[in-house]
Amino acid sequence: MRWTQTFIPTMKETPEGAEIPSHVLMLRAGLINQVMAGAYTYLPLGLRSLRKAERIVREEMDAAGAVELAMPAMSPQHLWEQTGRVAAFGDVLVQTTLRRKDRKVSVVFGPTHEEIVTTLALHHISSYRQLPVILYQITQKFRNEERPRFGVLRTSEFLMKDAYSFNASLESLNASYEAMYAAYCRIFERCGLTYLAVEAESGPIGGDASHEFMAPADNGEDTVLHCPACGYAANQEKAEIGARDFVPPKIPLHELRKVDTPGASTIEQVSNFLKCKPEDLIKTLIYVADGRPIAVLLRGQHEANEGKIRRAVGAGSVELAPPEVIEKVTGAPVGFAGPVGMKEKIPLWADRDVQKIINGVTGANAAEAHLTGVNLGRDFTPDHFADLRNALDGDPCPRCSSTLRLRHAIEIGHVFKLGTKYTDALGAKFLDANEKLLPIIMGCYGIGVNRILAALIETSHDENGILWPMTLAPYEVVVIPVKVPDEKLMAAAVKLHDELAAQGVEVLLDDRDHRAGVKFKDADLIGVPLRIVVGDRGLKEGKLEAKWRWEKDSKLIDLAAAAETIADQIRQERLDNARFRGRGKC
RNA sequence: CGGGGUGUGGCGCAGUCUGGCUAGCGCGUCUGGUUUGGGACCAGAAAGUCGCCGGUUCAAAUCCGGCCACCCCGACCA
Repeated sequence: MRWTQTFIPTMKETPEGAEIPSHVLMLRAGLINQVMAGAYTYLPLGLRSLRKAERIVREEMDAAGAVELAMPAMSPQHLWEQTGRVAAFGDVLVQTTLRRKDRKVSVVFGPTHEEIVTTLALHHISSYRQLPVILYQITQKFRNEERPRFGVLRTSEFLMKDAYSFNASLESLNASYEAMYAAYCRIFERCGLTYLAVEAESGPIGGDASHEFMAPADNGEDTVLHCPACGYAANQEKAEIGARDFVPPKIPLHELRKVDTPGASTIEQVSNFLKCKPEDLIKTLIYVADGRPIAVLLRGQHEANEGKIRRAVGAGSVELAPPEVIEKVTGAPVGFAGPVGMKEKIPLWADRDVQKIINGVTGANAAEAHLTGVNLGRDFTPDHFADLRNALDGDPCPRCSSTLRLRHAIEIGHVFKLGTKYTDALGAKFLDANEKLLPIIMGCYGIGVNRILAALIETSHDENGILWPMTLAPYEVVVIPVKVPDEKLMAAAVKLHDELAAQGVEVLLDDRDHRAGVKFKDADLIGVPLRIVVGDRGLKEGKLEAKWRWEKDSKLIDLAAAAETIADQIRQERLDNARFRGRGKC
């Protein structure tokens, strides 16, 4: 392809509003163009990379035994009502009404396709002999994100690979899950991404029923905890905290005192007012668990983890209590709850770290007042201790004796054992070998294809532009004739281009009549892995100059065998991204 | 949905507080010339309803009111 024939609108300056590297570079390199908040046109270069990611996903899905189909973006709203997901998605669901003569049809633009694929199973799967089967598609999904942001990372329309397994037994589900998990590892590997498979909230099945594939990146919206020593990794919702050994220091216990704290109700206000540290405060949160109030005690600097609370309490639902419940239970306005002298006797659940607080500070269950010198055992005794808070950087690993590291990450994939949620709701059953009618067991497996590109750029760029791995690069080689008006030089460049193309190499010929510097800058910006410079200096000696985007120095190659040499190197790099992976280490 | 910010040729910005000549600058684009290995130089040119609507005024990019769009932080995220 000649540069002058295609459409690559690069920009020297960063458009207003783009902040994170992937967004800035995708715009500057002419990969995408914004249409509105959360909607982008993929320009020729961006589309080429997107298609490459898509192709890798497709190849690995096929290799893992999944079969491709294509479901429509539009589906009838009643399907989504049957599964309760019109309410569950709320405003995120894109809905519209179609007029068809005198009728009106309510339709949903699919944010995902469980309802549709399960209905398909309902129609066509009735016997265990048809199972297992894994169906997948790679299609546009629609979600009305309340706040689209970070360029292509969070948009209202995006390309997603969604796969669904239909299984007759849990063992079969586990096998499908393992197959998808392994395929995901190969996909992200081939895309040149560094990733973690982290444990995530597992829903109805429990156990190891859900993993998120995360690309660690400073600008990621998700938070994961990772133990470099043993490899334990989980998202912050799920991450357990290991044993916290604690020897109580031998310091004298203060007397319990009630002090006025006018206007101070938050942790920050109270610790400022009383000149103590947040970790000395016993944060007391009133939750309603399955309709009953409970108190959750945490150290001041910690955040409650509602999932952990729900599991510890064994409740179906847990939410922060409304003000009137808090006032009724504590006898005080919101902000002054404490475990000592609460008006009503409700279960006290304490996070394990509360045991470390000596001479603590807590709400007095009275307006504008706190207690100081509060001590566990003497002044209050929790009914239960449990792990109730979000894990933090430096917390003990739950699997080994090391400590957890907190990292931000971009979620690029998710595998999930769904169970029978949708087959129950829609009545998709099969007859097993014993002639018993059972709901089909499902798994679902998603990959955000656009996010593969964003995550790659986010973690693979330098001050000049993108560093693509060969497997995702929009073009594999860029040939730059240094002087376009020089006919001999140009002829050599065209010949190389044609020979490379004939060998199946994706080659871009920068035939623009610009100064060399301009073309070098653009080549770096769009990140083509291999750059071949055709210049008069080298040409005199029958040489071309080859430079890998991520390496510092260029090498001379013989003009005579150039196409062969380059094609061989490209083919090798396509296989394993080995040079790319070694970037920066030479 | 709460808080903050921005809107001026294709892109990045100045001008707005303190109303007043023909609305500037850099990049890009076009023409001619000189150049040609890391975003060249000279000369010239095209390109703007100053986000939209209304108001105040002799006069509005500038002041007032309303609306819209975009961005950032937070909340939310099957």
